[in-house]
Amino acid sequence: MLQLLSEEMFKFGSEINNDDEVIPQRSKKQMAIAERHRELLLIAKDIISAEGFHGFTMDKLASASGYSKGTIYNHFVSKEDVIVTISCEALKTLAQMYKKAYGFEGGSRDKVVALHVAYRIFSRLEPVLFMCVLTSKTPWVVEKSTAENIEKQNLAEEKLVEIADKFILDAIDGEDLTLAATASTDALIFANWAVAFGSNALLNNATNSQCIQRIEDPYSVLYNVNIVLDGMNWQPLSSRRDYKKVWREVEQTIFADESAYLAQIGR
Amino acid sequence: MLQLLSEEMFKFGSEINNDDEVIPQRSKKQMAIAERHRELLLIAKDIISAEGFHGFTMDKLASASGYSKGTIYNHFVSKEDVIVTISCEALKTLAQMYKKAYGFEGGSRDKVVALHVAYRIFSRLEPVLFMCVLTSKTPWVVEKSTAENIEKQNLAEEKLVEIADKFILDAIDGEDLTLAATASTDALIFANWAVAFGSNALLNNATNSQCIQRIEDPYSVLYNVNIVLDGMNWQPLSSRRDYKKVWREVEQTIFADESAYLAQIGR
DNA sequence: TCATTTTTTGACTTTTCGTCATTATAGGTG
DNA sequence: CACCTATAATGACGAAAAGTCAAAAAATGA
Repeated sequence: MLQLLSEEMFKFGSEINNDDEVIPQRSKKQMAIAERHRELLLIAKDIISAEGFHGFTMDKLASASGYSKGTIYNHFVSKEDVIVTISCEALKTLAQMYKKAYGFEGGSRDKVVALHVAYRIFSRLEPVLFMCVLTSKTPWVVEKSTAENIEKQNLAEEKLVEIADKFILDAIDGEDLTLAATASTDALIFANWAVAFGSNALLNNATNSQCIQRIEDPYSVLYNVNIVLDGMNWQPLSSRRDYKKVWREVEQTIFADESAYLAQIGR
Repeated sequence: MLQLLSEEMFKFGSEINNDDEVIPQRSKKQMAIAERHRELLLIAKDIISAEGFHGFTMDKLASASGYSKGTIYNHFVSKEDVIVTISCEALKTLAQMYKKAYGFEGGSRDKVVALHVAYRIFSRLEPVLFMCVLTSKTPWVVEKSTAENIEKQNLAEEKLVEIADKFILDAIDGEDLTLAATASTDALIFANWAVAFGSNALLNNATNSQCIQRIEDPYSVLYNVNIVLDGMNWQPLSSRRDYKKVWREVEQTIFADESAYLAQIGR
């Protein structure tokens, strides 16, 4: 089910329709290898889903895929490398969702809310992918990955930043937001990123401190987002517009399928 | 050097002077075991510092401490358990720093700035401890820890929340901050926590995306904090008070030694 | 068809985790 | 002081998984 979701809805690991990505000329063989690469990532994700990060071993990946260990190691230099690669693909998936959020009909701040809805839905719908992203920020993984792969991950993040930049520039154009002399768009993106990453990382933990459990509110991320956007003086302020309603609208329009699925599985 | 810092300045792993902690009656033998527990954590930290998370093995911990592996496993149920325990102690250390921040002479918002200075200094001064906290939010570690230890970690976090609560209540008392009908103090703490955790986690990564590298500003966390506190309408707003100056003052007064040390090693 | 390059394989080595039967020690008791 | 018991320490061992590599298989091309 989730498998299907990943493949069909999010195109996890696929590289089609990624308009701004350079697709190098490939031989038939290389195509097959690339295809298998994608396949392996999906299988790895499933193993992690079912058996946790510790249950995921290279032997299992080999036998589940039908290929030998040596072939697996032709694709990934280490087990941790698999995690980073999944994280990269996760970020690409997220980029697609951000683009969708950018298409939401509404003011510049509504669109940013849509962006945060996208991030929240992503982290709930694909907790394993989200955890791969989180884990890839951890020395345990970084230490055992190739420099190139870390660089790839940074590029994927940079893509996200580029998209986020559009939200900001639009807002400045539309005069909903003014850039203070001291702040750059990078700084504003960083603030949004930090609060989104922090909120979701803390919320997504199964075991949580009381403080977080006490909140237990589907809109807790929105509260934080509102605080940050109000702090930036991004118009209209949360006192003058009902962003809960916007949040719901986003969920029910552009992310209707995903929301329905989440409601169904009760997460 | 750092070792000395940890032991003397931060009392990492020590349980003395922790006024609100229940200290059970202990026999001489139990005292010795507790003492060794602390010792082992310090050694573990040093191994991680020197050789990374992968370089850290239970065998090394055993031989470096002079005890046998069996004894090490009397203290910790798994390698990951060591990480969680370090994270717990790290949070206790952080709690001490928060208390120090609470003693900063200034308005309620100045004190919160001091709290964030404390968090930032902690994460720079003890990157390994910070990474243990981050890593402990990761399934890789959670999956292999005992429920009790995770609970301990949550309790340590809860202590931090309690301290943070004082900052908020003081501000409400002093009428620098008003609690909206919809928001709880928990929600406000969560917002601060999320932005602090997110900002520091993203900044502390050795390898970073361009966006973050471009910022490269010692006050980047302060910007985010200002945005959040302005968004809460915590008086006085950043437009009416120079919080960079406050940040510097905090660094140069209550955290003078730590700041000097950080400046010296250039981090 | 045959030679050469590329890819795949899975047995093997190495590393490290975690266990447990055995040994040692401390503390109490007659 | 000798002895006894409970508690703790030991390190050899088994198991599991990471990662390697020489040999086999497959693809490519002349």
